[in-house]
Amino acid sequence: MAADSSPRDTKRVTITDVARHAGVSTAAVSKVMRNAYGVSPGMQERVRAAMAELEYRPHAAARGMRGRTYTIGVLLDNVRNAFFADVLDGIREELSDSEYTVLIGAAGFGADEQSRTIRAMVDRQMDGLVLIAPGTPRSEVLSMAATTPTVVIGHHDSSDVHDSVIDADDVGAGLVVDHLVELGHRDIALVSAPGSRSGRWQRPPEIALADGFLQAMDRHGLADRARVHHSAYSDDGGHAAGLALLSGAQRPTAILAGADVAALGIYRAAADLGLSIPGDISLVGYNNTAIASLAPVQLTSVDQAGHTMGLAAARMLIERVEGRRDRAMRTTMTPRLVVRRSTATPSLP
Amino acid sequence: MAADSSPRDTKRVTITDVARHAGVSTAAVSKVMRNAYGVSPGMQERVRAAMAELEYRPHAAARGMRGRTYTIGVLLDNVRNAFFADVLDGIREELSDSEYTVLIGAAGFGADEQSRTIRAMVDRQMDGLVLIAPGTPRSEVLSMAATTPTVVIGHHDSSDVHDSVIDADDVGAGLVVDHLVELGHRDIALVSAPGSRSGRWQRPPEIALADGFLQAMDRHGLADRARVHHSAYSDDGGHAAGLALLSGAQRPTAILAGADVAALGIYRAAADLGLSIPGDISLVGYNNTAIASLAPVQLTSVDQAGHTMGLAAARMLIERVEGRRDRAMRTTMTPRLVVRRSTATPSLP
DNA sequence: CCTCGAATGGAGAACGTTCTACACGACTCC
DNA sequence: GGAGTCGTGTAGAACGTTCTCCATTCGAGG
Repeated sequence: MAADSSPRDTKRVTITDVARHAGVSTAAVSKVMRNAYGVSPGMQERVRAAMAELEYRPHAAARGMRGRTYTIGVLLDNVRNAFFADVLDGIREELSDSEYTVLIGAAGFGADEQSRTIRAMVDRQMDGLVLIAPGTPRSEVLSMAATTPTVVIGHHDSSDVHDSVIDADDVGAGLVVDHLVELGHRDIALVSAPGSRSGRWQRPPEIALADGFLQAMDRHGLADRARVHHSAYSDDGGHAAGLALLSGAQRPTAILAGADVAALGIYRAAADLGLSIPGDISLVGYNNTAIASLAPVQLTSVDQAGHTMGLAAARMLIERVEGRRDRAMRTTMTPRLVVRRSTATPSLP
Repeated sequence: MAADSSPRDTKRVTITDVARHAGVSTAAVSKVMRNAYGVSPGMQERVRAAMAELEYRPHAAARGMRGRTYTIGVLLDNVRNAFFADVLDGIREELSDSEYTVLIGAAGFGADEQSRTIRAMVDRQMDGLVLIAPGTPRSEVLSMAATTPTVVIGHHDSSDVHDSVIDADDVGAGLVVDHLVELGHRDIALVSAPGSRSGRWQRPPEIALADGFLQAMDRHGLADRARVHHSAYSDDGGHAAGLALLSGAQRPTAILAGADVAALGIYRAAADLGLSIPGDISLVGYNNTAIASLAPVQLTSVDQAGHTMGLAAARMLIERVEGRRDRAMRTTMTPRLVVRRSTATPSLP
């Protein structure tokens, strides 16, 4: 009955069609597309006209078999962290008027799932990868990076096989501690991601942050009052951490959360316990995402310049993809403290 | 000097390697992979063993030239809308133990950019597409859907070429109006997206919402007191709308915002004008995103079950991709009102 | 004129899959 | 014992590009 049972059978315009229409060879068309050497202006024009007329679009899968696919893959664990959105915007901006398309793999927090996603990207012959704080074993990232140009964002471990973009998280932690101490706080807690040095990453961002926090506390002679609580960087994770810290015996007067999302969870926990912010507790986030500046929240936070990190990552990646650089490099961003209304002088006991 | 100048030259394991290693033909290996008909158990085993031993991973680009790529593309305008994250989670969950990989294209709000991203996905031979409230012209979506199985989320326009998943936005608006009227409100305003019926979509979600709102007001005999204000679904958009509505002459006592993000902007505007919520103004959001339940906010909102929408969309899409269904269908979700602390009896004048 | 080199265009072999068509043997059925 | 059928495996042609050679033309230099 249905003549067109499968929707797939509408034919695509191929390079052969363009070639025939322009009266040239497919090789010539290919050259024009890649603006390779050895094409006369006349041929350029004819071929371009034919492409336009037929609405030709190159078949990316076929390209993938030989050359580039003009696809950049970005791996992130979840889409809810607004910091990643900033990074993503930076990447997109840098690539917006290039031929590259950005595709995102949101792999979840599991290392296996992330590995699977990275492999999926490599198998799809993506030209380059941006991995945002990957949870996969380091060895796996290194072996993938040996094959596909890769930029790792977040992890402080450097390598000669992939490029890196990192934030000076230790400095960031220092800024926060200085600010809080200046306000008069002594009992300061850090809520950071579990941060097992798993998969043989030596310095994931949460470890760098924790180290910086402890050093700064030490610098102020408060090493023995520093506390670190581990929890996932999510709303629920922050909530649980908040409940644990704020209902415990030695209640801190200020908390630094390693991510704004987690800070909001702590905010919620404080409310649950009838504690006001910043009246009873000072709260600081990390990443300075859009939520931090939101009206009812007004969270003091550390700005990591996610947008700029994205720009840098994309630029570095394309250099590698196009073979303009063959040595690994790293870019380090300097964090900045943005003081809002969630921090204040501690209430007297 | 550097012997391995290009990182690309490490050879991949191909189907041919597997075939040779197992002492069979490539065709046989291919059959085993796709568990096609006509393979003896013995062959199965030998081939699988060889694949495992060589750590074979199929080359997706090559697959794309003939059969499936086992890739599902999801288009969304921006990654910051938490509702999309819910949908995405649903899609991922449904596909988590299938062979399909989900790749996301975050295209921004521009129609052109979205079109480009959709085309990029089709060109990469993705097996199926999920488009979340696309801003591209309807005709373009239809022509792409003729070629690649597609599920459109959000737009109420139905079509016999793509499947749809929608929320009964009119019902949702009704729930809100009923709730507010019951509390004693009469002057209720809706803030919804510009909702030009652009690109020939007849019923994008914002239009459905506005229609439902007006009908519900009419049902309560309040048609002449209903007001609709248009603004972008963003924090700033909501802020502007809030200022306009709340500082104007006929101030409404309650506002329904078409998205939680916009509701937060209105929250901010109210604060700027010294109005308290819910003391002076009742405020309702839409989508019931995580921010709505946030401690300092406690926004009454309409839950759209994004997660379930994602599940449904993925399931429908795979049915189509695998050819188990050849007729378009649509799934409609029922919204649910979640009452929190941003709505109350109106203050007496 | 002849030779050489540069500039331009084309032939055709990859690339790694899928899938149609067919070969072959072993059964079953009259 | 011949004809059909079934089950299992393979050969080999696509698929749409890229890219390495090679052929041709044209001009300049001798």
